Amino acid sequence: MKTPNPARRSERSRQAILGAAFDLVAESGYARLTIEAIAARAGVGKQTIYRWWPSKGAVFVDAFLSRTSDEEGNLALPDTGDLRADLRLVLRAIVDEYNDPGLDTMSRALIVESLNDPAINTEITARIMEPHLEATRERLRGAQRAGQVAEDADLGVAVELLYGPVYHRWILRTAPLTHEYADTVVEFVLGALRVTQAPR
Amino acid sequence: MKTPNPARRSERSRQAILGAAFDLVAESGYARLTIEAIAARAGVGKQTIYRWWPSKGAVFVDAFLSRTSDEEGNLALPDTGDLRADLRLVLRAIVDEYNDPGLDTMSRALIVESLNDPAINTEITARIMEPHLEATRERLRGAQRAGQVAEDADLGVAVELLYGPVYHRWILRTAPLTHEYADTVVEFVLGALRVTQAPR
Amino acid sequence: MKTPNPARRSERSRQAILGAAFDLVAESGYARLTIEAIAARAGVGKQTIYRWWPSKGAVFVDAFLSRTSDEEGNLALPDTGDLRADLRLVLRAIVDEYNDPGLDTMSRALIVESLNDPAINTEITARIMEPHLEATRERLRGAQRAGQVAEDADLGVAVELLYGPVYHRWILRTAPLTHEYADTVVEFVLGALRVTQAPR
Amino acid sequence: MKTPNPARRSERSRQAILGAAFDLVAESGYARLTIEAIAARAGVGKQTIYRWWPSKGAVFVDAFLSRTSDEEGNLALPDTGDLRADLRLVLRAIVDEYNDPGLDTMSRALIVESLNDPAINTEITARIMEPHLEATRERLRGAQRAGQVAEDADLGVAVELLYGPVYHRWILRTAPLTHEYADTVVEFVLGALRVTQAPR
DNA sequence: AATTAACCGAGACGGTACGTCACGTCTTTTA
DNA sequence: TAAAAGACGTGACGTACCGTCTCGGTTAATT
Repeated sequence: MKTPNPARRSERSRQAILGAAFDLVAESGYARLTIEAIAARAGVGKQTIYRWWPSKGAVFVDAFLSRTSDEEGNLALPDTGDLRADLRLVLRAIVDEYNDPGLDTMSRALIVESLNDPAINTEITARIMEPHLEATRERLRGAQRAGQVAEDADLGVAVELLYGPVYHRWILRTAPLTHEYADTVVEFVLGALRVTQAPR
Repeated sequence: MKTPNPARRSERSRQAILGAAFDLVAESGYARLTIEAIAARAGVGKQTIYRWWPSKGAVFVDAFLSRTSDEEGNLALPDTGDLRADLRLVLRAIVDEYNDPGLDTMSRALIVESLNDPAINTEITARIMEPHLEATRERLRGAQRAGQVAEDADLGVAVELLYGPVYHRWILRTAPLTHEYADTVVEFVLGALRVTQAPR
Repeated sequence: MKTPNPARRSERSRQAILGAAFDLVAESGYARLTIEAIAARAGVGKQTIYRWWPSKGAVFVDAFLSRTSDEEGNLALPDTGDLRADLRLVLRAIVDEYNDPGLDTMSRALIVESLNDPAINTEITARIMEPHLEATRERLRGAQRAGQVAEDADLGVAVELLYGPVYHRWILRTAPLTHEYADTVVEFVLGALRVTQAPR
Repeated sequence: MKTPNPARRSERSRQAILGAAFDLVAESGYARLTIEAIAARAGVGKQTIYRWWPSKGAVFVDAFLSRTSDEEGNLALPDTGDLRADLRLVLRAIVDEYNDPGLDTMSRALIVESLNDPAINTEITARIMEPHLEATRERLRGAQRAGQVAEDADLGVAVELLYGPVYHRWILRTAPLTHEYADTVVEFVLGALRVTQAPR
């Protein structure tokens, strides 16, 4: 097993592969994605894919990231000073994303790969979820500094309190994801953050 | 397309198939589960599987349920009158389940199938998740009647506030799932439930 | 590795595979023959070929035999009493076969496979060459009984003396294979066998 | 299409390639010989092979010749005056060569390439077989001049009568190649040539 | 009790995709 | 500017499973 030399890598092929993978998932869903189809669509040999990616899932994660990373330059949450308004805004936006059929399909595919492959799980968490969570934590930190949030509140858990319910409902489809729902979650979270002490 | 007659179904084969499916997932993971392997292990013709189940995922869901349904007769949460203690108990139990390698593997497999196949999603939600959520909702309703929880609190969302964060952390593996973490979430939820008013 | 059950074998597929293999060699030569092409042309899954034949060469040998075995019912050489005439006839016929482009291609392919694969060599020798050599030996035995051939002549070597030169020239293409050449070889062989009759 | 300049050719690479090709065939047989393996073993770029040889077979023929040409400076047959003895000597030597596993493998590989590729067939015939046949023809010519062989005997065919049977038996493996067999063939040939000397 | 329909095990079949190998071409870097 | 190194598009390999389709051979339930 040789390790290929990245300096000699064909950028043209890389782009074509990522583009083909992304488009194929958009058209037929992730379950029907095959390496052969990616190679055919990209006009590329299968070996070129196997040379640079360890699995189909890894290709797709890369494809997803290269398509979405452009816009996500600024992950920072708005800080209008009104925490309630800012959180509503971001949670409603997330609800909208999950309600977009295209993004919904992609995101579910990402979760599936993440569940099947620890390496991909690590990458997705690090490159997609963590930055997002950190941006939200940062916003809460600001509110904490402004005295709007209890000083001893664990903000790492707080962001999960915010996103977890939406995530849970999205994956399990237990009920529709609406703006109203987002607002309700925000109210609960705001209530939780005003708690100043935890026994024991 | 014939519809087979359930009366003539071989119970022996049904058991063998479910057992084989369960064991194979336990041994090699859900991703490596194949119909052929189930049939071979169960000493059964492939057609017998295709006759009674629409997909590999459906077999596995059945297998999972038939193995776990024994114990789950009593889903009701304890009601000691101490809501904090009761919620901690149940959330710590869930954390323990997710930390059990066997159950972890099975549960992730269930989620994967659920994400890939709407029919299975419906079944899993209805047969596994909903009963559990409802039991928790029932416990909160009791607390609400006892005046420990704000009267206007949306308990459907409240249970998601409780389980969502754990679920989020479990799937994404953003951080370890500990009893301490469970307790922290419970504190937040208790704080949220004491909020008596929601603006707008 | 399971051994398949010949009773369940599809005769239709077998025929289609042999036909496709034969036609493909006739069209493009043996070097360009592939299992994939045979499967595609025969409308058959590749596995069906791998299930019943150990190699591409084995398929081709079978194909060749099933196409030629019809005519070869009577391998016996003519016995007009005139050994010279009979041997000329058979050696000229062989020269004609080697000069037929189709048969030439097929026969060279057979030799190549025979050289590469001992199992195929055994089969070709036993099923194609030996019967032919034996028929010729039988004719010489008759002549020996009739006193036209020296009593102590080793007829097994004699038939090689007859066919070997033609074979040598055919494979190495050292010179053209003509009827005249065949006749010359026959004369030498008759001389070697101490046959005293005058030529022409 | 550039024609490379032979003056700039690397002698070191040429030697390494021929050596690698020869050794690889000796180790694993001709069927498993690949250009990639030759290049790797020789520490040479694949292009260097493609630049100077038209095919894998051509490399091997060159490799074979460069390994064997050293010894074959003198192809001339012995001429002791005793034709029987001289022919026995040369035919027994050939039988010995075919019975040597290494030479057997190489020679079969040569025949395979010769059958597959007319260009190689021409080269092998001209550079290996023809010189040998001509040397034998020359010996027979001497015998003819000495009155030991019929004046009108076609010596071109006569040498095929000598080598053809051995060749036939070697390729088809119809029976073992022994010295006794060689002697028997010689006797037949001497008979065919009307040589009158008594055997032994 | 004999008949008959179904389910059953077994596994061959036409397919699709896998991941690998080697081909012959092409490009970059080194000497 | 040939040579080494090796990435590339291509195509075939042999394997794993898919879901469908016969085959006998048990079972039931019906005659």
